[in-house]
Amino acid sequence: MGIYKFDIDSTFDINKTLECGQCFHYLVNNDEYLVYGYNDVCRVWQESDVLFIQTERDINYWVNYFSLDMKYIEILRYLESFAVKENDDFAIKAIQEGKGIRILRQPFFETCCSYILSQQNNIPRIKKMIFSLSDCFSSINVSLNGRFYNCFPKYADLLNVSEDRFKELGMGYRSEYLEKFIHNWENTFDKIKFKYEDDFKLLKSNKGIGDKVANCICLYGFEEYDAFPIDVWMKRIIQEEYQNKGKELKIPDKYAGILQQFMFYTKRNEKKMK
DNA sequence: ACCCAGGCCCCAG
DNA sequence: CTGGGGCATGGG
Repeated sequence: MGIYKFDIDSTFDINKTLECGQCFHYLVNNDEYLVYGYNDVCRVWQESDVLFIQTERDINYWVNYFSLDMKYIEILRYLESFAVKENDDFAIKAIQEGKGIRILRQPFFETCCSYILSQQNNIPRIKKMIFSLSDCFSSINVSLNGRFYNCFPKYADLLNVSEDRFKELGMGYRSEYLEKFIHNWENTFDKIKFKYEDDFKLLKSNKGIGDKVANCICLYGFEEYDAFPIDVWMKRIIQEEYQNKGKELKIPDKYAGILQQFMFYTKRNEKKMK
C-alpha cells in the first residue's frame, strides 16, 4: 500500500481528464477522485505539477490507466501544426482549452458496456447505471483506506443476468443490446486486434453498437486514436463552427480521437458557462 | 410539464 | 443508400 508521486507538466490535468466525459466510473470529493479500475480502485489528486496516486495494489496498473507513459507534448505539437496548417480556428482553440486531457486506458469489457448504455442518455444517468451494475453484480470488491468498493462486474458476473433484470434496473431499451453483447463477449474478445478498422467492424456487428458507440469503445477502451466519435455535440460543432462559417471539418492522419476529445470538451464547456 | 441526452434499429422511398 | 420515426428513462 502506498501513495505514489509523479512529476507532471501542463499536458496532464486530472480534473479535465476525468470529467471530460470519457469516463463514468469515479467519485469526486474536494478535488480528490476515487477511480475504479479493472481489479482496483485508487485515490488520485493533483497539486500543481505533482500527481498523487494512492493504491493498495499495483501502481503500474494506474500508470498505464492514466497514460503517464505517453509524451503528450509531442502529440499536442503535431495537432497544433495540423490545425495551423488547416487554418482551423476552432481546432486551435480546442487544443488550447483541452490541453491537460489524456485519453485513459479503461478496461475493455467495462468500456464496451458503458458505451452501449451511453446511447441516447445523459452522463449523470450513465454513471448511475455503471455504479448500479457494479453494486448489484460485481464479484470484485477491493479495499482502500479501510473501505470497500465494487469494481465493474466481470463478464461471468453478468452472463446469467436477464434482459428483464436490466430493465428493472432502468437500462431501458438498451437492456437487450447489453444482454446480447455479454453473451457474445468471449467470441468478441478473441477477435479484437487492436487495429482500428478491424475492431470498428467487429464491434458494429453487435446489435446496438453503431458508428458512434464503436468509435468510443475503440478510442477509450482500445487506445485507437484514429477513432473519431461523432455524437450530438460533435454534430453541433460541425454545424456551428464549420458549415455555418462555410468551412469543412478536416481530421488529422494521427491522433484524430484526441483532437475530437478536445473539441467535445471545449464545446460542452462553452455551454456550461452560459 | 417539458426538452433532451456522448444513438441505434428498422423501414420506407 | 439515405432520411426520419420510434424507442425507455430520468436529469435538469
